[in-house]
Formats: sequence, structure tokens, C-alpha cells
Amino acid sequence: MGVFSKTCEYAMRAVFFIAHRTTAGERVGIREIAAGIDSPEAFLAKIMQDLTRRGIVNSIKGPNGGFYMDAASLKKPLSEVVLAVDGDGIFVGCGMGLEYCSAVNPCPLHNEFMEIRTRIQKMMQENTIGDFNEELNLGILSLKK
Amino acid sequence: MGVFSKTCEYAMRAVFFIAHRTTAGERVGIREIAAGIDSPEAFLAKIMQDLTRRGIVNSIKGPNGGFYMDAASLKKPLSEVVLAVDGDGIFVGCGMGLEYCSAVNPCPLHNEFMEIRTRIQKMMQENTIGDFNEELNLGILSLKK
DNA sequence: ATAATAAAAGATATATTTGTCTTTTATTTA
DNA sequence: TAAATAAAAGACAAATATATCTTTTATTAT
Ligand code: FES
Ligand code: FES
Repeated sequence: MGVFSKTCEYAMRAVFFIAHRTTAGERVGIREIAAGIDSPEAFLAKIMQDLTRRGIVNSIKGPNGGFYMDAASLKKPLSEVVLAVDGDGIFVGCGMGLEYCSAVNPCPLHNEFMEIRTRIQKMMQENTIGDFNEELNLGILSLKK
Repeated sequence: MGVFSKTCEYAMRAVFFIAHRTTAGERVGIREIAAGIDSPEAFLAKIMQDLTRRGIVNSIKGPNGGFYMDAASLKKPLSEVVLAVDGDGIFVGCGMGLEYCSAVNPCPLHNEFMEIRTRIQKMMQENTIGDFNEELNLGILSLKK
């Protein structure tokens, strides 16, 4: 287990990959995305269906079709991807699995964990998909292996 | 999904509960632990078997038997519980699921995620089970609901 | 219109996590 | 020694996450 589910990890990598590969209306196919982020193609296809339904990425069928992101999508914070796939558990949940996290009924990790959780939330909310993309464009960042 | 597996969450809560309930050679039974941390008894029993085999807690069978922790166990960092149950993934793994996390092949989250991960590691390594127990003894902390 | 392309949808399969039940072993008490 | 107690061990079951395969729908190009 990690901070995010495997499904969510694939989703984030795919979204970055699409953002990176599609400027000005270009599209990228599922096969290429899967190869680019090192994920099982059919499984990723399912994940993409979900992201598309939720409007996080856009898609067009048929020849020259594929996935792409418009300007509005690039302005969305990465947290939207996480929320869509994993829900808000990582942003609001108790570190030790108590039903609710609250200062009224705090678990032993509460104080420390709150700060960590806030930090995760910040990283996800204050950076847009487009922000990450700019760094990716510098060519030093990786989405596979 | 959270930062830790459900199994690990139960394990941490159980260890705290035992530390809290057993001073000077007293023991506490699995039923009482399960009730005290709000977990399924039979499942927790399995988790405890593992923790016992790994020497994180101690146990004695038969009447007046149960689980307990000696002074040495209380001095162990909480990270030992996490390592025993979930492995080191949360301490060393890549936030986006790349096979290895490294500065040589960094994912887009790498810099930010490294700091978060280090923070988690610190919380777990620099606090012993006994440390948490002292706070628990103040009676303001909770292990259930 | 037809054929080709590519995503969407639906059904199914596998693996892992979470959870339960029964039997066995160790220990204590009577 | 016999009965009672409590954890250990092993087998089994359910739920969820991960993964694959087939069919359908939308779009494009011929
Ligand atoms: S109650 Fe556990 S993190 Fe807040
Ligand atoms: S490479 Fe992803 S966190 Fe370090």
C-alpha cells in the first residue's frame, strides 16, 4: 500500500502524460499512454473511462481520436484526480483508522498526522495539472519505471 | 485506502491498547483488546499472532494469560509495527507508484513527496510506543470510534 | 455507404485484503 | 490427573482492488 491506490497512481501518471503530449488540440491514444506510463492498457482504459465521465480529461472516438485536455482541465488541481479515484479519505481520514478524525476524539497520532495530511492536501490543491506539466516539459521528470 | 492498511491500523491501535493496559506484568485478552479498539476479534487475533511471532508484543496462553509488553517493547519506535505489517513501502516508495523513488529518475511529485514521506518516517521513528502511551494515560486520547 | 479506427461499455477473471470458523497447544486451577 | 482458559495454527469465506477480454458506439476517411 502507498498513500494512493494503484488505480489513482495510474490515473495521475496518465493525466500528466496526456497534459504533456497534447498541446493545441492534439490527442493521444490509450495504447501510447499505457506504454508511456508503464501501465496495463486494458486496466488503464477503464480508469480513463471514469476520468472522462467525470470531465477530468476529454476524449474523442474514431480515427485521429484519443484523449486530450483543454485549458480548463490544465487549470484543475491534482487533488481532483485523487478525489475522483480514491475519494477524500487521504485528505480527511484518521491516520489510525478511527471512523472520524476530530480534535474532540483524537487518536494518538492526531496532532502529527493532521500536519502531514495538510501537507499532502496542499501539495495536491495548490499545484495544477498544468503546473506539474511545465516541470515535465523540462525533461528531467519521469512517469515510468 | 489510507496511509496505512487496515491491518496496520488495527495493529497500531492494539499495541497502544496493550501498552496502556499492562503495567508490571499484567496481561490483557484478545476479546478485551478487540472491544477496546473496535475491531473484529477473530481478525485481530490473526494480526496479534503475527506481532507476537515478530516479538513486537508478548503473550502467554492459558488462564490469566493474554498479551503484554515488556520494557524493551515499549522502547521500540512505532515504525516497527508498520514495518512488520505493511513493510517499508510508505517510508521509501514513490508517491506516484514508480518502481523506485530516486532523484535520478524523479516523478513529478518527487520533491514534495520526499518531504512528506520523511515527515511520516520521523513521526514513526522518533516516537516510541511508550511515548504514545504516556499521552494515552492522560486520558484525552482515543483508540476507538 | 463502407471500412477502418479508437474510445465506451459490459462481462468476466485474478489477486489481495479483510474477516470468520474450527482445531490444536500451552498453561493454570481444582 | 481433569477441567477450564486463552492463545496459536490452519482452513475457509467474503469483499475489494486489480486486470483482461469481448462487444458496442462514435467518428473519420475512402
Ligand atoms: S483522530 Fe486520528 S488523525 Fe485525527
Ligand atoms: S520518484 Fe516519485 S516520489 Fe520519488
